[in-house]
Amino acid sequence: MTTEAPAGGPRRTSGATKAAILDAARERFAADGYERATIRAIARDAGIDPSMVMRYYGNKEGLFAAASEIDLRIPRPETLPAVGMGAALVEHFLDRWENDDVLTALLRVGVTNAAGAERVRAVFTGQMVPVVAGICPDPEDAPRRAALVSSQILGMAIARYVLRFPPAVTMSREDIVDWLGPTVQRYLTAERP
Amino acid sequence: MTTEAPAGGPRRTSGATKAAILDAARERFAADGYERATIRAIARDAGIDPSMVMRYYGNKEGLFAAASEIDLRIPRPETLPAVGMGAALVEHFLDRWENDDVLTALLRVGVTNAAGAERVRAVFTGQMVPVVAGICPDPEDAPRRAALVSSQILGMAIARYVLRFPPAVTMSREDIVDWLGPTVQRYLTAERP
DNA sequence: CTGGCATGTCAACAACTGTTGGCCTACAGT
DNA sequence: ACTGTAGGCCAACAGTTGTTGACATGCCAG
Repeated sequence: MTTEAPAGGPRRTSGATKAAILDAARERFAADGYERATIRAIARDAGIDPSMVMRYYGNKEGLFAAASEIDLRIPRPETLPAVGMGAALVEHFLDRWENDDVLTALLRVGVTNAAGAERVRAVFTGQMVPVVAGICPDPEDAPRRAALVSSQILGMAIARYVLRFPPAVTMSREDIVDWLGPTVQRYLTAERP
Repeated sequence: MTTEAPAGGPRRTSGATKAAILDAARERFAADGYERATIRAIARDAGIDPSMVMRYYGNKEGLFAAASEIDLRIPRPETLPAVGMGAALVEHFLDRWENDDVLTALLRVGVTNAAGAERVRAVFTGQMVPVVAGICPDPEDAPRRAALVSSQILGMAIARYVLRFPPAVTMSREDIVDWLGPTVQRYLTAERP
């Protein structure tokens, strides 16, 4: 997709090319993982020469860092239905996962690559923990609760979108929400068992 | 580890070498994932020439197939405490994950490699589903329940052993069992929500 | 003693990778 | 018209990878 060039730029504005590279990179990283997503393939998808990738992002690691910037967009606790927060969160993440390649890309790379794992941890600490801290009754326990919630959500994402267990793929959104919702709700708010 | 050679073999029995290769391969696949685990490194670990790997396993895919043969050793339902099956299962998998590199290897490769994913699905279908079918009240729903159970167990394994979320690593075995046990129990036996 | 087979090494191939530097070319400002 | 510069391409490098075939060597059977 070459975006429209507002009259008067050079052949293409550098920003447009950088964006095209990022798009292609996200798709490739999501589909192939870090090692098999080659710079050459990404450049081909973006319709430019591999050396341009280096010009704009320095090296492959830099490209991945840029391509894996991610915002989970977890809704603020106040906007969630008090009683069905678990279900609402599950629903949110199903949406997120189905509409954004970056989540799968980050997960794939996080599992294979040490730097990728560090990045996933940063997202977890920076975005998941704070939200859980705003929900759970004992904020000092938020990290543990966040880890539990994440384990269930990550697990379902892997089963459904990465490993593609047939029953997990076939299951309807509603079924998943109905089954996982209570689990997440319990991890968020239940007394320590 | 060169195993003892019963008097009268050639320099080394082929079985011993094959086993040494498998050990090294499991370790490397677990540590590095499929792409970065090179045949050369595996051969070096096993103390032999890379070409021997090809001789015995044909190619890298064949080596991985052999190295990722896995038995989850899920206990038969009859031997489980009727009331705490969920907790017992969680405990079993924690043990399994901590004592066998192959699980991590299979998971890592399953997430990056299409053939690896197929293999994980086979293990799931062949070993998880039957056990769940022997436990849950409605056997025709076993695949779905098995997927749910797997999602939670896989998710915790990834958070704790692969991504190493600090809270998931710090958590004690007992805490994990206490939190996940009821979840798994519900996935196994609860009425459909 | 001699042959044959199993176990193993060595060196090389062809493909592919990330990365680099030099060159081209169209546009904007003068 | 001229030139500087930003956007882009080309060709090549150096390293690594999976994989292959030719060759060495120890052991047992005859």
